[in-house]
Amino acid sequence: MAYWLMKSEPGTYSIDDLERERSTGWDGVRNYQVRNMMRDEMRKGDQAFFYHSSCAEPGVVGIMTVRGGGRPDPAQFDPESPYCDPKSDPDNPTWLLVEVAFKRKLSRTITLAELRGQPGLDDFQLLRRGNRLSVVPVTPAQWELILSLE
DNA sequence: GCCAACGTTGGC
DNA sequence: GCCAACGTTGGC
Repeated sequence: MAYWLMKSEPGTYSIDDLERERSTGWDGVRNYQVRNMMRDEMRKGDQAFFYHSSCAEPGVVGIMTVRGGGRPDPAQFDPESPYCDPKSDPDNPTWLLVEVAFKRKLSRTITLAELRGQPGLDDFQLLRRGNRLSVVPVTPAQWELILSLE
């Protein structure tokens, strides 16, 4: 079982939205590296941190479970969607999503500021300069360390 | 709102 | 294949 961190802007989709819906298709990923990770590495039963980005207090806010591997993201074929991609071939869709389920909210936000400078997180991909991937892998040691801060 | 970092596009 | 221009992400 692998661990992940998945970013979402709370103004677009927050941990409260996921708690209400219990599960969702993690749509809108339009980055090839992330797509390949979803296709090749994310598996049912994996655990993921829910991370709020581009907001007043960026940080880890909850935990979810990966429900299923990549399937085509319907938004790429929806002309009304901001995620529509006219270049994607319906017979061979470019973009995938994974299904995720709500597990729990953290009792508090573990902020980005807190994660920075934390001994043991030197190699955490989220903290690397210029990192913009919306899904990043988390090692078991990093997972435990971050949870211990709660 | 600013800006650094990075990805994508498209001319050549 | 190179690279400049442009778009997006996301912290601050």
